[in-house]
Amino acid sequence: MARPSTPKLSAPAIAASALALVDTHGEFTIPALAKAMAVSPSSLYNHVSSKDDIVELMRGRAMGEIELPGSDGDWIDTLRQIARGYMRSYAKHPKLIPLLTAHTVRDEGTLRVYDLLAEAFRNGGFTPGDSLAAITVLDSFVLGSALDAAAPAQVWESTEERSEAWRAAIDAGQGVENRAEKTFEYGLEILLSGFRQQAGEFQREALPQGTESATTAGPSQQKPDSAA
Amino acid sequence: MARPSTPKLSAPAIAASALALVDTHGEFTIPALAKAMAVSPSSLYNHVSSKDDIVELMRGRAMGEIELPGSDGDWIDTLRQIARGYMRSYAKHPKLIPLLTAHTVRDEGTLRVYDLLAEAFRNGGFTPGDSLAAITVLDSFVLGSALDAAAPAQVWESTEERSEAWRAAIDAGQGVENRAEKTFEYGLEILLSGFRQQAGEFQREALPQGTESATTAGPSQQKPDSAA
DNA sequence: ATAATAAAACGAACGACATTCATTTAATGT
DNA sequence: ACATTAAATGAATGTCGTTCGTTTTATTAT
Repeated sequence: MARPSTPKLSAPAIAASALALVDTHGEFTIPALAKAMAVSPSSLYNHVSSKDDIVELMRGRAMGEIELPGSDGDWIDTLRQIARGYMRSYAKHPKLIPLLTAHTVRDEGTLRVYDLLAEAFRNGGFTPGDSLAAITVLDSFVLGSALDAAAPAQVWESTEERSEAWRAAIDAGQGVENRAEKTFEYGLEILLSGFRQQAGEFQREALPQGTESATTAGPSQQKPDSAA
Repeated sequence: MARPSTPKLSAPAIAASALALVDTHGEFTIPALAKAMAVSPSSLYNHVSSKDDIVELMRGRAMGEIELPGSDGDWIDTLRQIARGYMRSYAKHPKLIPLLTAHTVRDEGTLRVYDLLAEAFRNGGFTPGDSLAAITVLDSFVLGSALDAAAPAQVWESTEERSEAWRAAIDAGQGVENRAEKTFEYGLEILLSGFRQQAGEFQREALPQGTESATTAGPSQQKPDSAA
C-alpha cells in the first residue's frame, strides 16, 4: 500500500492507541502498536520521531484531561484541586506511570500545573524559596501516590513471613472501596494542614505583636478534623 | 575459555557491577554489563535468571545499606529514622529508581521496612486500617521524593514561558546546598506532625469524656470538598 | 585415585525490538 | 499539468535479552 486517500495515522491517534495499549497490557511496543493500528511499524515514524516521543504524547493526553481551577478562590482550595486533578489524571492510567518516571517532562500542559502551584503558594504568603520546597513536597507526594496506586500486586499481597502488625494492617485494608483514593485524600489533607499552618506563622511573624489575626488571607479552611 | 579455577562471576558481584553501571550511565544492558565484567553475556545466566532478577538484586543491595532503628524509642522518632534511611538508600542511587518502579518488590530487606512501620504506627495508637493508610502515605512521599531527586534535569530547568511566581521560586532554589534533602526533611516533618496530631485525637476519643464515637476504621478523613 | 557429576565459562543462534532508508503512490499548490 | 510534499510500505541494520550445546575445570562419591 502507498499513500492512502484518507490518512490512517496522526499524532493524536497514535497517542490514543498507545495509551489504550498501555492501559490494557501495561506496556507497549512499536510492532504491537502498529498491529493495533493496522499499519506497518515504519509508518509510525511519519508522524512521530521516536518511541520516547510517543510517551511524551501520552503524558500530554493523560494530563489534558485535568481540570485546572482559576486562581480566584482560597489558595488552599486551589492547591487541593490541582493536586486532585493531577492525581486523578494519573489514576486513570496507572500502567502509564512507570513509563513516565523514566523520562523528562516536556509537555506544556504538565508544566502549566507548576505555574498554578507557584501562584497559589505565593497567594498563601510563601516566599519563593518556601514555595519551591512546598511544590516539591506536594509533587513528590502526588507522584508517589500515583506510583503506589499503580502497583496493586506489589507489597500488599505478600503476608508471608511478615510481622503481626503488618498483617493486621493488610487485613484491615482488604475489601475497602477506593482505598488508593481515600489514602491520597488523607495524606493530602495532612500536607495542606502543614502548609496552612506555615502560612499562619508567616502572618504572625509579620505582625508587630503576637496577635493571631485570621482575617486577611485567613486560614478560612477548617482542619480536616478526623472523626468528629 | 572454559570453567576457570577461580570463578569470575557471582550474584553479588553482578549486582555490584550492575549498580555501578546504573549509577554512572543511568541505564544498563546485558552486553554492557558483561563487557564491564570482562565476560561473555551468556555467562551471566549461570548466576542470574533474568535481567529483572538483576534489578531485584540491585534493590536488595541498595536497601541493604539502610540502618533500621530498634522499636524502643518514641514511635515518631522511629518513623523519622525509617523514612530517612529509606530515602537515603534511594538517594545514593538516583538513577536506579526508575528501574525499580517498573518492578514488583520481592527483596526481603525491603519488605522488613514495612513490618517496622506497621509496628511503629501501632505503638502510636493507630488502628490497623489507619496504619495502612499512614504507611501508604509515608511510602508514597518517600518514593516520590526519591523520584523527584532522581530527575535533576526535569522541570527545574525550563524557565522559558513560565509564570513569574514559578521563575521566582526556581531562582530562589538555585545554589541551595542539598536542596533535595532539605525539602525531604521539610515534607517529612509535616507528615509526622499530622500523624502525631491524629494519634492525639485517638487518645482524646478514648477518654470517657464527651464521647462522640464516630468512625471505626479506615482513613478517618473527610473531604472538605471545596466548591468551584 | 578414579570416575561421575556439577559448575562456569564460551560462541552461535533466535526472535524481538527500535529505527532508517529507498520506493511507491496519492494529495496539494501553483 | 506538473512539481512538491505527505503517507504508507518492505527491506535492512544494529542492538538486546535469552537459550542451547560445547568445552573445560572443580567438586564429589566411590
